[in-house]
Amino acid sequence: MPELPEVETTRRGLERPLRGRHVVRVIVREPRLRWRVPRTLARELAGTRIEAVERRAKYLLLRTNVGTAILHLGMSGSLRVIPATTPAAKHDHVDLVLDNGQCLRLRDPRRFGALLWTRDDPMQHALLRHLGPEPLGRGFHADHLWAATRRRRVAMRDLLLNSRIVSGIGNIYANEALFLAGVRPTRPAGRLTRTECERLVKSIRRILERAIRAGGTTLRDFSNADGLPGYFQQTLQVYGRTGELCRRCGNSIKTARLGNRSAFYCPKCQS
DNA sequence: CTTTTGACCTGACAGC
DNA sequence: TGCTGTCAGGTCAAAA
Repeated sequence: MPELPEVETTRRGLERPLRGRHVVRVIVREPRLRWRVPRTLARELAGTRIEAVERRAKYLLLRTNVGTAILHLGMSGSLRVIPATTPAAKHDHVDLVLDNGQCLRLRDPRRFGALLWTRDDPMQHALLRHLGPEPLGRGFHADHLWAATRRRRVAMRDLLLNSRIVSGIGNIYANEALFLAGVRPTRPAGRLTRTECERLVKSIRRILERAIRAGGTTLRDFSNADGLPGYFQQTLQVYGRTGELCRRCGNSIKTARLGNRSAFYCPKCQS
């Protein structure tokens, strides 16, 4: 589910209820996520004070006075702050109980998410160390994309999903940004022109900013920290619209199978 | 090195 | 009402 805009929406919703709060207790009902929740996490996190809620790519970082909890929502994860007395439903795997009677609850039916703990600089953690620039940050620009695409045969859609080149973009926004830039998802990366790289950088920024403003995209089960859906799905131009009409030219939206995942495009608007 | 494939999971949905 | 097959927002590790 969650790509950068959904994770950022979650982060913004968590900041107020979490910052400055103490974690009094940690309940791990199901430790088997993408990686096993460390046995030490409950003990180390209990008693800490949450100083900041940050995001890097699709990771959420809960910075405490002692260390940092690294969270990933995988495909189906969501986080909510609710009264600690709320009965846990199926797939509610972890609670961080706070000092005000509330708790941060992690739900993740598919268990592709992660909850890890480090006392060191989280940016040096093995999962974060090799991440490419933030697409909304200064490190992401046309020069970077140009250099990263040279001599590469991968389809442009797949290059945008490569978190070492640019982080935080998933299948929805890769497809949407490529539509906006007029580039087919199947186009070999090395065949992009300099101008197209410039257009694509702008398109990626625009799409992500719009999606954040809309509170993210809810296709089936994304909800923000207040349990509410996003509404960017109403704005989608190509993703999931196979057979429907292009909002720009009226042509029929097509699907391409790239690897195991669908790519969507308008054959007239994108080349 | 680059690129592809399989793996990890549950749930929703279509079709029989 | 089953049952089976397909698909889903991620991404790592291993194979080619």
